Amino acid sequence: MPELPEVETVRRGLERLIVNKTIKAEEHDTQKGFPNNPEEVAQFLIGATITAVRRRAKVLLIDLSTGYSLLVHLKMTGQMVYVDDAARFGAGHPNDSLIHELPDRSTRVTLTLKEGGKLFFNDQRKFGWMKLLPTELIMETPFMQKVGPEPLEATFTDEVFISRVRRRKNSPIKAALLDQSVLAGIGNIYADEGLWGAKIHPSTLVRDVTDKQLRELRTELQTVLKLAIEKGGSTDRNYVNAEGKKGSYMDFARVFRKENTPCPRCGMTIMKTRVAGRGTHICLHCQPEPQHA
DNA sequence: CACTTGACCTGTCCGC
DNA sequence: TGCGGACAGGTCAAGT
Repeated sequence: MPELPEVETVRRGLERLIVNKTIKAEEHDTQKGFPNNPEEVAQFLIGATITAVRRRAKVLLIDLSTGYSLLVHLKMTGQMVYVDDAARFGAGHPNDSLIHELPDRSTRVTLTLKEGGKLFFNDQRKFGWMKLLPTELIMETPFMQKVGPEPLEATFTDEVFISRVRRRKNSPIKAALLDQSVLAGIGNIYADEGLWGAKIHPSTLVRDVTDKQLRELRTELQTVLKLAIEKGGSTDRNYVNAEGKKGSYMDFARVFRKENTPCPRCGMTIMKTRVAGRGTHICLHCQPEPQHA
């Protein structure tokens, strides 16, 4: 669920809440993957000041004064939540919050800050990970080597999008959008939303999608990603921002999780099906089924 | 090389 | 009520 808008929302929250603060202590459970090297944690994490919080694709990059960075991937159910020492979840905004008390049983890593407050990495399904890495080596990791362009940067032009998507000519267009080496940050929610916006059936093979449709799709993806960031992301089940609060994009979603409701464009009932191994939401009137797929 | 499928996990929901 | 199975969906390894 955390896709580009959710990770970007967390990034913005963390930037506001933890930059210039110093990590005093670290605790973790026995989850594989962290700490990757306890000696590095002692030397380069404990006592480090957080200098910046960046994002590339769906990965958070928390830069430290020691020349190391903490990389975090939330995968499906990961959360990065900052709590100050006086926080009481749900107080005043009971509908905003999914979290009542931290740590809870999904907490994997807890960072205590010298200035007060704690940062929790929670992950119910344990697919997510946290890694400590020298900052200068981030871009040499296999994922960073292969990941595609950021869809909201000015360099992400129609030409760039079309040429990269065309590498997957025999794939359904939805599979191509989910491929992080084609472009960064799209997941199941925004793939469905963008394809509905561009009126393309998700099963259509890339070779059967016209350049004109791909130009519309690029525009739709950018529009929906920007709107989702503005709404603080989508909370389907687990996602919360850096303050433990839900995002509201699901209130604006046109097809995702809207099966059996009317299409906001034509009124036909939205269907749920399966494409590229994923639950997929479509309006068959707006997104006619391709002939050969 | 292009493409698809299964594995990794846990919690929830649905049918019997 | 209990229980098995499907499902949720990001990424990588292994398979065709």
